[in-house]
Amino acid sequence: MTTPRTKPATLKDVAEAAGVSISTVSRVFSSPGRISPETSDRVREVARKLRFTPNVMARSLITGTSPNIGLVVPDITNPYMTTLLKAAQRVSRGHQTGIFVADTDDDAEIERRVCEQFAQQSRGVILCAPRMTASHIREISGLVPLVLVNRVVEGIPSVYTDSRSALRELFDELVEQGHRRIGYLPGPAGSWSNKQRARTVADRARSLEVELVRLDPTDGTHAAGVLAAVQVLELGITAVMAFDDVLAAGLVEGLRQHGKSVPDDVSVTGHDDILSELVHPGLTTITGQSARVGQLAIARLLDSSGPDAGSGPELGVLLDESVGVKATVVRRHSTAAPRSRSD
Amino acid sequence: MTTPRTKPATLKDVAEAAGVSISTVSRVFSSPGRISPETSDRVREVARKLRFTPNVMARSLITGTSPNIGLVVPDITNPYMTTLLKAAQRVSRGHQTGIFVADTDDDAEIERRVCEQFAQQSRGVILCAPRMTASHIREISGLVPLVLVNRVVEGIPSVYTDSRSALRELFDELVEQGHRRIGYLPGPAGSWSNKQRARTVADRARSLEVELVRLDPTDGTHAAGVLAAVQVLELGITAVMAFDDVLAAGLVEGLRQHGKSVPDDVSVTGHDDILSELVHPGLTTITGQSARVGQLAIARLLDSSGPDAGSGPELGVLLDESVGVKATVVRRHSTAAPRSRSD
DNA sequence: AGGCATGTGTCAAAGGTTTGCATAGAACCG
DNA sequence: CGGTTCTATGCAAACCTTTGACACATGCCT
Repeated sequence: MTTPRTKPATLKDVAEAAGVSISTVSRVFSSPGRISPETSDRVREVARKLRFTPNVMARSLITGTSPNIGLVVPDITNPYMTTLLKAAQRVSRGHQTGIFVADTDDDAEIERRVCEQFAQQSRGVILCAPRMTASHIREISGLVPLVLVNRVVEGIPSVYTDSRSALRELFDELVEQGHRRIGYLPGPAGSWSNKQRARTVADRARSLEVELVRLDPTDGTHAAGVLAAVQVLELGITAVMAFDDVLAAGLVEGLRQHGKSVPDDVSVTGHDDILSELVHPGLTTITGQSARVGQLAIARLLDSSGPDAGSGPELGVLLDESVGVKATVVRRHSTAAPRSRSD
Repeated sequence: MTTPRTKPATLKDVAEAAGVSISTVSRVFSSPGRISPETSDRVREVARKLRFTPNVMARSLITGTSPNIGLVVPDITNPYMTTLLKAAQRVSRGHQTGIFVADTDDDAEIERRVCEQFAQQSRGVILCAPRMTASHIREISGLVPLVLVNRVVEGIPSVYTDSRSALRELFDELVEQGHRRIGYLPGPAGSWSNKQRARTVADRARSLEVELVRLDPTDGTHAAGVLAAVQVLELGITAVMAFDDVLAAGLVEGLRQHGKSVPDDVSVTGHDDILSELVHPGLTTITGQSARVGQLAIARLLDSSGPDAGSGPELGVLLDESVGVKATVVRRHSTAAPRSRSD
């Protein structure tokens, strides 16, 4: 009925077949150089023939460390996360490192549970938990090495996309185009990123003495973006910077439903550069750098707990520092000068 | 510098603190009922206080089975896969089951390597490998219980979305609207799903005596969809059914670049219902049922290797059978009657 | 009172690996 | 040639848990 499964070969099997002791075989794989080349070759040959691969569980049990790492995200459905995952995947491949993925449905309790579960079976976890309290995060960091994504908390290493300068640049461009009443469409309330972006834009508006209106908070969904259209129109805003592309796309759709067009009637910008090809007109946005973030995050984890940990910072950063990846603006077709009043 | 990590408590610690033997503590957790309620309570209390959780590695080592399962997909970036993953996640949560995810970049060699890696550390893997040869798949199934997704190979359990009747229905609707020259825009060449869909549509066209033109093969990307537009226009096709939504969205964009509009100039349909909210006009498509597929796949894995395996089929299906979940068509705004010739 | 079923707990082996220590032989030096 | 050092390998403990076999106590039946 079900396919028969044969037991995999163990060190012992290989040792017997090769006429050496178990420890010798073990050393052939784990501390090469201690074994003479001839023995080593013979053992490898036998091992290959027997299709031997070291038992990960047993190894982890004794070394007290697992080859795997965990990735905890609020919503795996978000393209930002999948490209991050994909990038992480690529670097992990060379390291025999498996990646646990947990989607927490944006629930802080689940976040905690999952982290604890992963702590045991991973040598580290990449945690993207925009809502969890900092003290919870610290607590978890006592269980397992952590790298935070898109959030910084004192004393814990993190990687985030730093879009502050890009946001300012984009804001300035809108102003240059003639917009004097610009909206910020917020993302999820508890989100660290949202706070950052909102503050950056607000600061810029203040120093340029341009009016910034902060639209009602949203949950970051496409639907929320659609809904936001009415507020934008009511308030007579001519350009809005959305928390991210999903929201921006929703807003574009919402405006269309009210017979308004982008960018002729109102300009819209996004963030993360994730829906670039899909929405029309092409969204002017800011690169999310999620691939780079994923790559850095896993690299830090891998070599902070790797075989040569302690030999100094390899990424050119202190190990508990937070590193920001600079984002840039990508210009497409969703912004333009505001319609003149007389139109 | 880095956060200090304290060793987690073991059975032994709990046993000593509670004044019982190790085995007693073990049984409190693994075979309840063998231990008297009083002892059990006391032990649990102590365990809680010590923050004890059984060491997964040690447990797996001795039981010869892991709590985790693996998910292997060609491209985690595809929304079909992420919703599948999300659904699987939800059911796994109740089972303390971690999910390994591997993105294989559509590379058969990586698929194989990753499966072998997961085999050791998982109690089963959900394999979505549209390109791998059937014999490779069989081989892997000798290493670890498998559930195939969107592909069926004799003797191996699988779950797939069955859109044959929906495809026929959709095709019929196009014909009713007056289309007489309909195109099929193929997905990745090696893909099992692509073959199924192409054949279903071709069969229907034959029996309805309507002309079906099979467009050039694509790699399934958005860009390929954009490119396909020229062929569609050259051949004077009035409606095209695309392999999936990504391709369909690309095609819509491509047509727009040639000044043609959907559905006025040509009708376009997709598959998977994944980009519904994002493209304009809303895509008429077929539900992918990825969530349901994910849910079923993991459920089969979980209870085929679960504690009560062998107590009979729990899902109402034989354990090595393949189960299809019926897809339905969702009508939006990307199809219409063809322009009459005289326009 | 002796025998027995039942309920509760302990002992020790097993699972596959890593690794500190011991050993044995070889090579080297004086 | 005796002694020292070095290299290659083996032995056995340890990691933490599960589990079959067994021991002990209790209470019941005859």
